[in-house]
Amino acid sequence: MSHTHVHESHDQLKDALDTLKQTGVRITPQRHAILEFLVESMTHPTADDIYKALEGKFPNMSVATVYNNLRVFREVGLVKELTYGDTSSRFDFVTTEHYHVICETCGKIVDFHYPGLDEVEQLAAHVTGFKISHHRMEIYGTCAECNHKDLH
Amino acid sequence: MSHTHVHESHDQLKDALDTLKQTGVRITPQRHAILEFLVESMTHPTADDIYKALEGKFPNMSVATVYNNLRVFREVGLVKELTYGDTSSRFDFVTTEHYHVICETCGKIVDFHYPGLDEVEQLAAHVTGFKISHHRMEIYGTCAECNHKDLH
DNA sequence: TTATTACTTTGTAATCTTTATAAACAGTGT
DNA sequence: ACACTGTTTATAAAGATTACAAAGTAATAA
Repeated sequence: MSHTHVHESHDQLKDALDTLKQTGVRITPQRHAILEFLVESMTHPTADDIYKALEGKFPNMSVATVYNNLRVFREVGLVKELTYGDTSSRFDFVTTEHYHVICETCGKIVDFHYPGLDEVEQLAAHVTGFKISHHRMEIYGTCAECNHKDLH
Repeated sequence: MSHTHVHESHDQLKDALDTLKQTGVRITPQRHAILEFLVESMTHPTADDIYKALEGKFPNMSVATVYNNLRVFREVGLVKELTYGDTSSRFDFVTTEHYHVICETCGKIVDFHYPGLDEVEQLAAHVTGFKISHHRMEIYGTCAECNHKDLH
């Protein structure tokens, strides 16, 4: 494992903080902690997940702070909001482009890299007359673990 | 325009009612009206849209009835629930497979036919070990009208 | 036909997520 | 120290959806 790989999440956090500085967004302890949690989290947490995860470190933090700062992060492009069928939004620290594969049984979300579907966007533009900016795609199924359990 | 095309939505409704009969779901006046509205609606209405659209015909219908029956329709596969970023779900009568192109300015949703992305599903299955069942994709941009307005 | 049963609708309350608001707080520059 | 601006907190409010109990309606069996 390379040196850069070991320090990957550290660097990602550092880059994110730099972005905030350059954008003129203050780096408060709460913002630092939320960002850190997002970078290190391999899951795709909801606002409430983040709130609960940080209540040890910030017993007085308000849920509104979590929502406010997730909005700030989204606006400067550090974070993507994922809206699936379930009740609450999930938040994904933006690294490289990727899609998500979602287990319909246990809800697990796995990152999935695939070349951008430029052709789809081009055809959509041609057929609909839209100026296309981006697309989203999720792939649904059942993960290996849940498949095993089904067979028991 | 062909004879079949003229009667398309009529046939779709008939087929949907047949599906309900075969599944043993009672066809109540409310269910009939909700289905009819979904089939004929070119938009992708929210539960509240449906509720409002039918309150002339059913002044006493409860909003719970709309939700209940949309769930029933979803369970028998007649309707798809679309969860975008906005607050409420939209409901789409299931016909042929298609994707949606969404205007980020005015919210308009346009159907978009494209061959299924089987290759993506196959690669996802291979890489993640999931058993894939389906995928969803939305394409975002601005529609021709909104582009014009921007230039005024 | 009547009685029984199961399903459906209605009306309302409750829940849950997210946003709005106002007051307290903190950092920065003069 | 003072004023200014942005941030957090606490709480209320909004909006979508679900839960629940009572009343209504259709299907079935006796």
